[in-house]
Amino acid sequence: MSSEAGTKSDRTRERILHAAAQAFRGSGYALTSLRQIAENAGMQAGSLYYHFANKDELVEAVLDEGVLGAQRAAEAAIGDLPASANPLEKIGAAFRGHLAYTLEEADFAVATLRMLHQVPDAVRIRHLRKQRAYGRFYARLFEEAKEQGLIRAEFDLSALRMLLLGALNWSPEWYDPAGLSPDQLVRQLTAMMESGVMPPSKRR
Amino acid sequence: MSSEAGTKSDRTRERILHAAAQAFRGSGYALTSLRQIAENAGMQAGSLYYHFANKDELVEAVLDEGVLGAQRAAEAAIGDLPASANPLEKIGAAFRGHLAYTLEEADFAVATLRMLHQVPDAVRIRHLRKQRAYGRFYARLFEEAKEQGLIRAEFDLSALRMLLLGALNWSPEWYDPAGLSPDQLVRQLTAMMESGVMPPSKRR
DNA sequence: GTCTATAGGTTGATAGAC
DNA sequence: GTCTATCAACCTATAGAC
Repeated sequence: MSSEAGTKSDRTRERILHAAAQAFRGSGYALTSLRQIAENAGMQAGSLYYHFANKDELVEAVLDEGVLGAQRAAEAAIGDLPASANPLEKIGAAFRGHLAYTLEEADFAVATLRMLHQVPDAVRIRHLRKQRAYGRFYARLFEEAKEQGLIRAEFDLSALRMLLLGALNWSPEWYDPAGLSPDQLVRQLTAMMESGVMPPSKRR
Repeated sequence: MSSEAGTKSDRTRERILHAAAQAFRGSGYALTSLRQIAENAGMQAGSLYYHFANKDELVEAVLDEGVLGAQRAAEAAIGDLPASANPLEKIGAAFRGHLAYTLEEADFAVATLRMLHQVPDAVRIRHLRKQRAYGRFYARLFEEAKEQGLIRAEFDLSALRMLLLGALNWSPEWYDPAGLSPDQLVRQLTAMMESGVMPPSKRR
């Protein structure tokens, strides 16, 4: 990610990041030792310090990639839509990209969700700033949808957005690949969001 | 909870449990030391071992109370409904009780959600059994709703249930008491669930 | 760039006095 | 029932050889 770049040092750094994401995803922040990460990456614990100043810097790199990866996936999915797509369709596409990244590429995104409350305060505060930027990306889409009359006035856009993103963010906790695909899952969510679960005859 | 019972030992045990829930909520499983819990409870670390065999037994008691508390709150909210309430209304009431407990009583419920992936495997496996029992409580309500024609056939009941519970479970991560009340928040979710966000004129 | 060795700190848990 | 004292295990981080 970001750099498939040249130098050996860059490639080793990438290897360490992936090893760390996998380990953090499984055991969380505090329970994952640098020894385990180093073992996953095929080296000794002391060698990590050539690439990262300390554990905090390493975990922050994992957190940031988790959010940036989801955001890139969401924006790419919107880019694949026809230009005529309305804001609700864009939200649906963004959810599709977001969830596919979370459930399939997984390690960075899931580690990020699970570690939010374990990392040191300074790391979390900096990371939340980046996550809020991703939140504003959705906030703009919801505002456009309301302006175009696609969302009824009674809804609180901020609450709606956070509830829906929560449904997506929690899905790694229960998702079973034997059931619906990530795309089918998002379609359940967007169908409910747009028209609700009730048949037309029972709607108020 | 469960025992406001008599003996001094019982009351001390309750005090330790609350101290542990509060500490676990803030710092997670691994980063919360028994010394911190003991300090919260007004005693020394070694004294905890008179009441709990080890850290695992203590954290398991917190986890179980978190789920049982949410379930009790959900069932109580259903009990307050008129007998004529339909299954969708019961689901809404259960959500209301669940979220009020999670956002207001908080420590046990939030600690439980945040520690799921940090606790030792044996503890988590036993706990997930209790959580699945709570899941079946909702599964029955969704099935009744579908049987009564309140949910369209295209919906996957299991996916729908987990998405909606995910929206609730994630809410402690972003909830701001300065905004909507827990009840108003649930009403946003149930309004969307039942009829969707679009105005009637735009629905397909 | 990676290794080995180790310093320095914290933790869960136990033993025994009171 | 609670305290103090302590052990053994583990961790992050550093220093210096290669």
